[in-house]
Amino acid sequence: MRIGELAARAGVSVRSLRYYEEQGLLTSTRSAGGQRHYTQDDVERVAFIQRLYAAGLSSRTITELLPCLDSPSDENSDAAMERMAKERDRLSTHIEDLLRTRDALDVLMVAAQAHRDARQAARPPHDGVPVLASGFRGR
Amino acid sequence: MRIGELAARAGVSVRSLRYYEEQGLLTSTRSAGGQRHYTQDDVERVAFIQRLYAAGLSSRTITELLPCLDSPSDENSDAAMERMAKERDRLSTHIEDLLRTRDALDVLMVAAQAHRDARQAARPPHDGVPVLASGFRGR
DNA sequence: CTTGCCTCTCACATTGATGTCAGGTTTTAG
DNA sequence: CTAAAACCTGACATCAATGTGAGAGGCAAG
Repeated sequence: MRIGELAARAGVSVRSLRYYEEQGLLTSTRSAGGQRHYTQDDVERVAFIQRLYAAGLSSRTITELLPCLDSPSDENSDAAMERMAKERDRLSTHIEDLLRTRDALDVLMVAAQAHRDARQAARPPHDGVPVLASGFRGR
Repeated sequence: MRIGELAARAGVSVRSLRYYEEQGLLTSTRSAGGQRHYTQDDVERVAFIQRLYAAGLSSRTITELLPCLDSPSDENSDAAMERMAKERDRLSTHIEDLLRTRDALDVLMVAAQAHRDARQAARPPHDGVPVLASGFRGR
């Protein structure tokens, strides 16, 4: 398939695909006229790349990881293992952080909802105590 | 305290603090000479801002949220509630996504480890089947 | 008062992924 | 064969948060 179709299937812009290739994340065979051709597997690969991007891995990091996945017998697999472990840890930490943030957001929403209810009970407006200073304990 | 101290306490650059103020996320009183002064609470506030940033909220979004937290009696609290709920959902989705990505990474690591073990068992090198195509089923 | 450190504003640079535009070529449908 | 649609390369634009540097001024200790 050509680049437009891959883009459509993977839900990515054509521009991005060319960028991935430029970064060494994706390869293509070229037609006689120079147009890129891809296989079905590339759809999956692009999806995976997107996933890693979403996980906060940089293009640079992904570049170091993917070659190992293509041919796991490379000598660099040791380094890649290490890097994968490191990224996994980073990801776990990040997830923890997001969970805590979501909790904090929940606290704020409960507080806001409480205020809403209070207001609905015909209290005078602008009686508010700031939510942040009292409700949130950092880190 | 002055800006340098706040920066140090919150673990943020001075530049960022000025940027937060520019974006309306943070306010300061000014000394006669024009220097910014902050209170203890601002340390906490900055930590919270950082947390929201880490959760992927844009400066724009945070700007819309924080005023509601400062004085929860504002009329905009309805809109803010809605936005908070929306961001909470987005955050949840994102967390789900990261968890799945971490799982995928685990799969890859297991595969890589298996290959490592196989190699250690004195197999010839470069026998590798690509991990990605076989092991990963997208989305 | 002077020295040194901190702060001020303004402005331009950077980074990463992507958008967009221009000018030209390939492929495909009619 | 021709026109439309898709593609090519290359370059410049964008966005958000932050870095960085210049030139000037505030503030506290000696």
